Amino acid sequence: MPSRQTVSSKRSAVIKALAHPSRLLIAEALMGGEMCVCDLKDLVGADMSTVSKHLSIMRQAGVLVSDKRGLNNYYRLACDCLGDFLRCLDQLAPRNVKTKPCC
Amino acid sequence: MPSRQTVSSKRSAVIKALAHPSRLLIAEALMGGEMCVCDLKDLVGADMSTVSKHLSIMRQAGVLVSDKRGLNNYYRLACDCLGDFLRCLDQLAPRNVKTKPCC
DNA sequence: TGTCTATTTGGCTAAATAACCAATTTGTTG
DNA sequence: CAACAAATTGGTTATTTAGCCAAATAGACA
Repeated sequence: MPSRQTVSSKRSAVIKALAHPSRLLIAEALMGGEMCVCDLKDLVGADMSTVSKHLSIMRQAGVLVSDKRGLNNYYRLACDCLGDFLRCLDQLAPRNVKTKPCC
Repeated sequence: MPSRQTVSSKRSAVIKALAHPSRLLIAEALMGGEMCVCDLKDLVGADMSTVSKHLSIMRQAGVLVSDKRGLNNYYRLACDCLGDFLRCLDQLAPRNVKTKPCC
């Protein structure tokens, strides 16, 4: 069984993979179904190589899976629990005052 | 109402606040109840100033709330949906092979 | 008030991350 | 096989982030 340390760093990698705005945008887009890299490039608006590296990070963390069909590489979410996750996030409003929890 | 852009960057900030191993460790520890900075310093094993900066990031992102009682500053989770969140993460096993979703 | 304790803030350096361009890989199709 | 398309990888530079030390705050209490 995995040690606490292993589990913790695994979790960190997954969160890190979602922490970049472009990567989060990609994850949100993929909630609607799989997309190929060139479509994601248009969505993000960055160089394809940049997008490819983002996708690589997300795939290595286990957030995405991909398969190649024809000329294109299609990516999709590895798990559909992401939706709940994002809804959870939205309950946390950013605040710099002390005290007063959100929920 | 907030724009898509605003919501997206807000989410990013929250995720970023949890993406660092020490900060995730802190969040996990606080699931068991509030703790003061000095206890968290022992937990993380870093300089108190470092821990304080981590806490500041998490508080600004809305993940934590704090209040001072006596000499100590106590921190706790702003929301208890974090538990579900972490359980969700654990479903995502890191893999570098292509295809084969986890769930 | 002066001192002690807990915490935060400022400043600096080292390390990690992101972005682009160029070059390479992999598979397609004429 | 040659030319092409989609995507990845390598290399470089700029930006961001993390960590420590030292200094500053804020409150408790003798």
